[in-house]
This record gives sequence, structure tokens and C-alpha cells, in this order.
Amino acid sequence: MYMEKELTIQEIAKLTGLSVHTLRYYERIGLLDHVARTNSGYRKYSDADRAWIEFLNRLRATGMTIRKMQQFADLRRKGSATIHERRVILEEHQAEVRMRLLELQSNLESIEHKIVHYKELEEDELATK
Amino acid sequence: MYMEKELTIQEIAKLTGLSVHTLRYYERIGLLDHVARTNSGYRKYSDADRAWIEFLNRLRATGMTIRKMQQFADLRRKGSATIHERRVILEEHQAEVRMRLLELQSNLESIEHKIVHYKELEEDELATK
DNA sequence: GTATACCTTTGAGCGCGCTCAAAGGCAAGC
DNA sequence: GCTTGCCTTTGAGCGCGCTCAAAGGTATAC
Repeated sequence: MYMEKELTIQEIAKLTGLSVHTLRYYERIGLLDHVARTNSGYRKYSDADRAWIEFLNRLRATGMTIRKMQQFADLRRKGSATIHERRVILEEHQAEVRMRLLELQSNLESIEHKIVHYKELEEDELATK
Repeated sequence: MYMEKELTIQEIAKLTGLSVHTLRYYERIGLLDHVARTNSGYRKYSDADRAWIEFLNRLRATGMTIRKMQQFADLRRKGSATIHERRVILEEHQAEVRMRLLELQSNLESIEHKIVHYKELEEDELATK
């Protein structure tokens, strides 16, 4: 039988890149379901917890606000009846991220032009010395 | 002779997308050089001001912090002797933005996979009804 | 000349996403 | 059994990037 490894808060922090403070904070605000505890009250994280945290990390890394992630987590708690609603949220988010990517690329290009301009100025500087 | 149009704070706000509050704030913290005034003390923005603000906007849109922008603005005030230093800052920023772009694309792909997964779940749901 | 709609400055306040402090309990080593 | 270093909860604090409030001056219309 496959035994799931249970992780301490330190271990899950290391694996997910979140701080232990942030892990407790995310639980407090409902981003994570109430995490299982040992007899003495210490948190123990399951592989499912880990997968969910890593998904939250991707939402966060793409700029989703905590409020939106809370909405998503709430729907998830309600079960499979909310799958469509969750997909809609992700699709809206996807569209936003794609737009931001385009803008980012466009702004990056402008900055790259500026860099070229500075290079030319530096070369002129050298030429007249 | 080409006459430069001088713009009121409202006009420059509309053109650059910054609020009038933010324009005054940027000036206070040294992102903008002291802007010219009318006799009665009202700000009047030049085309050069406008170009600089639009450049700041691109730095901001690509995630440069205000502190970094202040450094850049300080170098700019010191004149052409700092061109090389400014280029270095922009190149470092460029590298960071490129990395963030890659991460963003990778995270977006994961989210897109999740969307596909949700679609499949929805179809299964329909099939069993 | 007065209403109203702008402008000025300075300093305070806010929303976000954490981050930390306080006070106390638990686990493992010696 | 005591030390060291972890864990718990609750509530306060912080840094960032604005955003607004207060108090007062100015410009234009009527």
C-alpha cells in the first residue's frame, strides 16, 4: 500500500517556497482547508495539501489577488457542483494574464530600444574623445 | 518656430494615465524634476516631461520599484556622465523582466492545463446524466 | 463681487500581502 | 528534569504605491 508522506510545516515551507508564517496565514484566511494536526496540535500536510499549495502558487505568480483565490478556494470546498464556475474564473484569469504578457513584451521592447540608444550615446562619447 | 504645448496637470494625467495625485506624488519623491509653474503657481508640463513620464510608466508596467526608478532619475539629473550607469540598470531590469516573462508563461501553461482538466470533468458530468 | 471649480502644499490614511511579536505548549537530547 | 528549539494562536505591524483630506489660493462665468 502506498503510504502518503506527511510533512511538517517546515518541510512544506521548503518545498513550496512559502514561509511558515504565510502557510499559517493562508490557512487562517481560508485559502487552505483546515490542515490535519498531530495529537499535540502540530500541523501535518498531505500530498493533496501540497498539490493545492503549488496550484495557489501558480495563481499568485500570475498575479491573481488573494481575494480571487479565496473565491476559488470557497468554490472548491463546495465540491464538484462548482467545477464550471471554477473553470470560468480560470479562463477569465487566463485572458488577463495573456493581456499582461503582451503589454509586458511591448514595454520590454521600448526599454530595449532605450538601451540601444544609450549604447549609441556611449559610443559617440568614446568617438569624440 | 515650433511651439511646445504646455499641459496642465489634468491634461497630462489624461494623456499618461497617471492620476493628478500620483503626478504630484512622483514630483515630491523626485521621480519628476521640479515641473515648471505658471505665475500663479500652477504646474505646466512640457513635452519632455511627458516623454519622461511615459518612460517611467513603462518601467513601472514592467515591475520596476519606485526606489529603483528614483535611482535612475537621480542619475539622469546628473547628466550624460551617468549614461553608462543608467544603461547597466536598464540591462539588469531587462534580464529580470525576461525571466519573469518565462515564469509567467510557464505558470500560465499550468493553469491552461487545469482549464482543460476542468473541461473534461464537465463533459464527464454531462455524459453520465 | 461671488459662485464654482480648479490649483497649491503637507501630512495622514489605506489596501494589499504578508510578517512578526507575545505568550504559552510540546519534543528530543543530555 | 531542564534546556533548546520547535510548535500553537491571536492580534499587531510593516513596506509598498498610491490616495485623500485639510486649508487655503486662483481663474472664469455670470
